[in-house]
Amino acid sequence: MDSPISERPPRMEPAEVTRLLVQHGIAPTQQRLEIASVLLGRRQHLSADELLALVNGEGPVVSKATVYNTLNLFARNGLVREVIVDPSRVLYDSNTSPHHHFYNQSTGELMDIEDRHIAVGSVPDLPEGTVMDGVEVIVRLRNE
Amino acid sequence: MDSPISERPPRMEPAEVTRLLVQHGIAPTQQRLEIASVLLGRRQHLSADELLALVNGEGPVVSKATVYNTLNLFARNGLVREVIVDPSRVLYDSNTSPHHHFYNQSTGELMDIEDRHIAVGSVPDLPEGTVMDGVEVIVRLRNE
DNA sequence: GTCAGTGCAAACCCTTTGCAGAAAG
DNA sequence: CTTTCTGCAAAGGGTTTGCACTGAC
Repeated sequence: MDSPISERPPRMEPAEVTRLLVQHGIAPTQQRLEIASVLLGRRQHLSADELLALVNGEGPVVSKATVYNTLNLFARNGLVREVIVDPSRVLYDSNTSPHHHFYNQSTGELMDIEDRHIAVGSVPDLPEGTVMDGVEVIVRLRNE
Repeated sequence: MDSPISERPPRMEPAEVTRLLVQHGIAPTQQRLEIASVLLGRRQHLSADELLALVNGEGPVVSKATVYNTLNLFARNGLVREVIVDPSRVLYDSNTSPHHHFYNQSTGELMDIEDRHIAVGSVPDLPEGTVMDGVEVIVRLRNE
């Protein structure tokens, strides 16, 4: 790991966060604005616990349960993307546009791969009665 | 789910299991043979708990801790493949040849996609000091 | 006798849940 | 007021760990 999560994190400005929440059908409460403004403050991948620490960096603002509940809500409504590469924790990706990931298994580091850099050709016919929810490519790495 | 995991599962024959274990640098103990013969008995995706139930279907043969330890060992040595698509449980894939997956989020069902059915174009340059460990494509589905 | 492998139960850790209190309109 | 949201602590559940026992050379 290398992100200085103890510093004051960059935040998205309140007006824009509010607009995004409403746009995704989420009532903009105090805690949700805090959580979203930190997570969406830049391109990043954070676990619930890391986000909790960032939001509460300067004193308690949000409880752990609220962070978990809120992240589930955000993911369900498409405001953030869940990335499941490590069974020990779910990461939340502030970038919802189509893209893929490098996952360094030695360090736990997750890096974006832009969609245009990795072509996924034809996907076979889907099983009857199902609809596609997304295609993820994970390139697993380890340190040499 | 739809697999009748309560029935007697198909097994790989002992001689072949032993050969595979040794070939992957794993000492062929009684419990490892049991676990491997069931998991490798056919193309399937099983969680540790499901496998435990299958192996012990006709009386206790292997303990839970041994199943977990053994599956980790098998995965580490490339005898089986870990599939991480659901944060609530790791699945073990008896098919180690290159292929991808449909994951039905409504049912938890995991289906193989043969490698030749899904083309992944060029992967960008890897970060310095890392080597590739595999490329997985996960097509997430849900029921209509 | 030595050392790897196994079993058991407890510990772990992330995540979810139940419920009472707080907040918003 | 009414309803939704939040906080706290406890519960949950898959996985790992500590340690003593077993078993194979």
